[in-house]
Amino acid sequence: MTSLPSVLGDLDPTSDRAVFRQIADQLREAIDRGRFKEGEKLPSEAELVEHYGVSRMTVRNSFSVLTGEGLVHAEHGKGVFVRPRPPVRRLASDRFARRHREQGKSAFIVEADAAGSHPQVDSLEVKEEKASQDISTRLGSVRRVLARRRRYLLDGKPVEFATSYLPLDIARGTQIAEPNPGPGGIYARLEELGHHLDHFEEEIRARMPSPVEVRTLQLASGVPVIHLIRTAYDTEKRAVEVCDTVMAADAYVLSYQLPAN
Amino acid sequence: MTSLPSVLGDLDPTSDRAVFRQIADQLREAIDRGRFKEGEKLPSEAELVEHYGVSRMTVRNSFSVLTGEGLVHAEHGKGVFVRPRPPVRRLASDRFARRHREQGKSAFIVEADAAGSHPQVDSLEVKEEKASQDISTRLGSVRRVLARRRRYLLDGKPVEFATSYLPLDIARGTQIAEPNPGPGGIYARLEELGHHLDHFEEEIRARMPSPVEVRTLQLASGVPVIHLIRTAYDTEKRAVEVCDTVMAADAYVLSYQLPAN
DNA sequence: CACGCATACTCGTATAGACGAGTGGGCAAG
DNA sequence: CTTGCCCACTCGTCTATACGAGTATGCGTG
Repeated sequence: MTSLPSVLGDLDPTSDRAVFRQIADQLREAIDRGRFKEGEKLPSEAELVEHYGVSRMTVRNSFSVLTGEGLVHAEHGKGVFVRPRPPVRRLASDRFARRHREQGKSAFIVEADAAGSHPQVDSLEVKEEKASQDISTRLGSVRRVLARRRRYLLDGKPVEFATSYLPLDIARGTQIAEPNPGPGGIYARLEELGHHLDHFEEEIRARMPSPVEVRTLQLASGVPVIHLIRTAYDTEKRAVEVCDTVMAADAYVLSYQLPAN
Repeated sequence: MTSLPSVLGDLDPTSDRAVFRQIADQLREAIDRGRFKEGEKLPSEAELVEHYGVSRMTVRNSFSVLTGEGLVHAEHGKGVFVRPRPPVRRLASDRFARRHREQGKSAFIVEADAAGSHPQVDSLEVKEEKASQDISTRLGSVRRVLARRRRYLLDGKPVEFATSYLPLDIARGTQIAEPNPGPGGIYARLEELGHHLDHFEEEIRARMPSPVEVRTLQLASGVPVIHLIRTAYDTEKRAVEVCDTVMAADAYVLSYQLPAN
């Protein structure tokens, strides 16, 4: 019944490459060649134990290599599967341009609808709090800030967690301090309040998620996060908002246009 | 002699959280609190086995969790250490602006010198080859391209691996096809050849590295890569170069300026 | 003093076994 | 036929043991 040999080959006992690495290599190659497709189940631990004649821990060790690479994921009671790639969301550099801010819906909703996905925003929290050292520096030495936290989901799967920070003297008592900031989002409100936006600055990092981020974004292991910190400046060169965003890296492509001069 | 208890605490046998996770949690917290500092050695496996009264595999399992998070790394024969963060290289969005292209040295060299690091560029390969599907699409359906591959190192540590692709009708027979493209790099050459640059488009992804990338960039496990694909357009709207760059994510912060309108 | 080796300590790899817990299919009872 | 349970199969966790290989230290020999 086992057609594994046709896909997987044998171990090389003369190789100094560790057995679990050889197994991982063979599985990886089989996946790369499409012998196992996205979402498909790999041979079970028991089958591989039998096929290679090694102990179960050695097979599990191979799986843990592939899991760390983000290639596969295990499901308790079911098996180990080739990790499917989620639909990717493209973030264009003009996504905050004034011309996109006309209609009522947020960019996230509009975009998702267009892509045929079901968008959702939750875990709203809006409150005043002490600014962290970093946020304080970016906003120009403010002590306390208004923090707006929200999580974005596509088809029920969380993809992004964002917090906006605004100086109290700008945001307090305005619609920005309300759970729903109204059409066009807080940038529209800022402009109505006389803070004409001049430009944004975005800082991008990538790293492995903290345990909290793994939980919040329901990340499979082997999936990094993109950490984006955007600062909005008004025409007076004042930083009027800092937005701290953590995204599931496998769900995003960021895109920027740069002038050549 | 062990002062571990003062740092690490005990296990909670009533908890349904797996033992190796509890141990990982305690170590992570100790690191976060600075009880173990950057580059410092954690207790050895044997010490933790003794302290917690568990088997060695359980301790190793904890370490593998932290390793996957990029928090620690093991050195054979020495111990497990808190992973030091390398000096970060900031890439500003105007790094390819014409005004930075005047002097002879490349941006990478200038920048590194300024930061007091020792820069180095190696594994140069310049050759004509068949364009991949993706590159062909980006360059506007070309069949073959000139590929320029190089690796960038800071203080001996590789941080970035980049390949530039150019259409043959532009690059063949010019200095661009030489190992050393001359002062100002290939963008200066392109402009001299009459391809006046208009703008760049950059696409950014983050993911776990492939085994090849792990080797090329000497990546510790738990370090993702930033994958940046830049396309250069001339004033005729023609794509004249595609640069595919893979960076060690822990060594980079990308920074972009976006207009608000 | 300098060199080399023995040794103890480190992590790396691998085996064998045990029990637990989630999943799904088949079978038996109603 | 439907319901519910049992069982087989899956991965998760943990123990105990063994040997290998890289590193550092110190001691003894030359």
